Amino acid sequence: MKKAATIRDVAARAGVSVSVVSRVLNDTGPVAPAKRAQVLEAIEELGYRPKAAARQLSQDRPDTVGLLLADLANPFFARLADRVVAEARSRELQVVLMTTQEDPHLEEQALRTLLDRSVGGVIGTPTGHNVEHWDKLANLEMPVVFVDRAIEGLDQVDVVSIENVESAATATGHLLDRGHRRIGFVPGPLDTTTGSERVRGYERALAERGVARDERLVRPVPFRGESGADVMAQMLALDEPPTAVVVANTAQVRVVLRMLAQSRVSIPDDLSLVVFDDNPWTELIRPPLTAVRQPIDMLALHSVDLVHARMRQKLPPSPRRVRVAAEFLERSSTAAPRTG
Amino acid sequence: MKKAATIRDVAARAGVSVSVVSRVLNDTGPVAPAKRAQVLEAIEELGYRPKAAARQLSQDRPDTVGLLLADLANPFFARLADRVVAEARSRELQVVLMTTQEDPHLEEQALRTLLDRSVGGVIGTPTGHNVEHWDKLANLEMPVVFVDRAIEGLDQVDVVSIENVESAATATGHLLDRGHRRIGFVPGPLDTTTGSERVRGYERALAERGVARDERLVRPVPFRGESGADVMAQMLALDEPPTAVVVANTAQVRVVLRMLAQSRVSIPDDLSLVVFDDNPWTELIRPPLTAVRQPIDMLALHSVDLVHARMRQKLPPSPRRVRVAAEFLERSSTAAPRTG
DNA sequence: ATAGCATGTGGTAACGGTTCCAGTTTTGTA
DNA sequence: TACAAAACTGGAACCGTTACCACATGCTAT
Repeated sequence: MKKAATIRDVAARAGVSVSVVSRVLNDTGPVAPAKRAQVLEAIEELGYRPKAAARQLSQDRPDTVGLLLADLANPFFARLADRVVAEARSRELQVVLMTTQEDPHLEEQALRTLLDRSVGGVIGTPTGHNVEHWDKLANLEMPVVFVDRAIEGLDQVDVVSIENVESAATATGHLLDRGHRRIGFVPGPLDTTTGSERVRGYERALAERGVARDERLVRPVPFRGESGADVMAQMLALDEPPTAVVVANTAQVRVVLRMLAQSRVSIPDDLSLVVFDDNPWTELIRPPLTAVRQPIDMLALHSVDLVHARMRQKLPPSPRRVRVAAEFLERSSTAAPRTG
Repeated sequence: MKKAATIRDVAARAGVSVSVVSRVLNDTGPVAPAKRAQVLEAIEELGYRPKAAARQLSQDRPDTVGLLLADLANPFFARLADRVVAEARSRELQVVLMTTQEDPHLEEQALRTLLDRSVGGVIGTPTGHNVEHWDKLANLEMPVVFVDRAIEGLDQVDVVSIENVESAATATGHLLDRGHRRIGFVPGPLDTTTGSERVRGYERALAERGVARDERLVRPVPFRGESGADVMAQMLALDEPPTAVVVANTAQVRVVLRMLAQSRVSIPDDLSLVVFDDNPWTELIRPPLTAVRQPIDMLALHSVDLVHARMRQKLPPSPRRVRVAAEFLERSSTAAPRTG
């Protein structure tokens, strides 16, 4: 790279000291109008841009946040990233992006990198492992915000998520109200909050209607891989198979749909289906899917807000839990169970 | 943030000079085994991590690349980002992510930020505008790689893309071979290479079979917005409407599909359809779509390879153009035209 | 023995900004 | 007209690294 102009070059050209240039740049302290004009002109002529690294070194206020997501190939995280980047821009924050691919080892590696304080805060979707590493980060007083999911046993970190219990209860209730009694539930791993909380919502809905719970109908599966298909197959092979299923594991929705299509299970005739997370393709599928829509823009907004505020120490130290409501969208993949 | 240990703290604790610590860290220059061990121990005990900004300031070799994408809500770019991040990690590069939302103004803003040399190179999908800003970047000798699309009149930058002409010709030829004579073509803007090159491929296929070209059947639309739907409606309203359409504008595929569904156009009975870019949802749609699949992992691999090599000046200055072949996937959205 | 050379080691000047502080000018007011 | 207050300015220390250089050693080859 060509050697670019430095602040000293600008100062020399404008016939002032570097202090003046710096003050013009950051609008800190007074500068005579005439000199300001000269400085501005010099900056323009030289095409000068302050070097981010140098600035970050001297003032201890990084303008960068780390975004550690599970998997960008999943539209949910992709759209989340999109919104986070947009929100960050409006606050003049840079986003450095990393992905875990749901792999604790990759996550650890990423967390290690984050530790070099190249970022002033982190927004992330934890895999569920590496508790001690997240903890180390938080103990360095680096602002950490979990979005969508969280992990237990980690105080000090803020959490932004949807109302998982509520949403799962609504989805389950919707099916119960239509007469379903055997309802399958496929959440993510139970050591993530999205997994355990949604199961709680499912169970609450059942309890409220006095419907008995069947262990075999609740089948947590990892986000990664194809186990959603196996689990569906197992449930459908039961003596008394479910007449409806809630896929509360965003990453497995596609897998489940493909498996059902291949098995020629007709929706909603053979099976009613509610899925977690709506994405633009959901409505193009036949039949259009009844879904819980997560307000991604709100998740992004609050996450960025929180790290940003923490980075400027504008918040009391006690951790925040922001929960936003999700929207239930009834489409055509749910119906009353087939009688007989 | 808590004040973290510096290299001097480590040096003091290990009873050596900072030079030794630095040498241990970067494996530059000799260090006695005993001292190396002490240093390593001190680093461990203090949880020391070298500060990225300081490192970047002294040695002029940033370990960060900028990734400037159009729109992460588009699965194509999302998956591209996913692969780029993965490739970058294996080369120990950080990725800072920005999006243009196809808006030249946002792009300009992003380019301005990039000029502060916080990154050592850029991988991007240009909107088609801001030629002079891209140029300024390249003139700073910052490595720039365009991926997927490029813009004309910009030498000095590397380009990684699929074989656009070939792919469009194949898609068009496939339809011609099935007997279609009036084939609609919906590319992106003609000032991007994806737009103009794919039109060339379309025209070549027509010419090769001696089929006349009809202006009204080639309808470029912006990536952003919903104009894909309008344009489809216009074509279908022609006296002699097309019997097949190639949607060569990845971002508009969804819009077109929704419009066709709403208009109750039956595929492939009323209209055959080939779309550019395959994504995991394409096969879940009824009918499964015939598509041109872009080898996203290859695009990512070569892009990262190129910036990385350029950052280390491992490449002759002349710009490279890497073109990878795309795969044509015949599914069920194409058939012979209805006779009569 | 002694020059020559690899191997280790520590001191210190960059890198390019910001910020504090002490001086100098301008302005305002009695 | 005098003098304090306010506005402005530049020098220099500092942020945390790396890289260059000078200097010790211990060893080998003449």
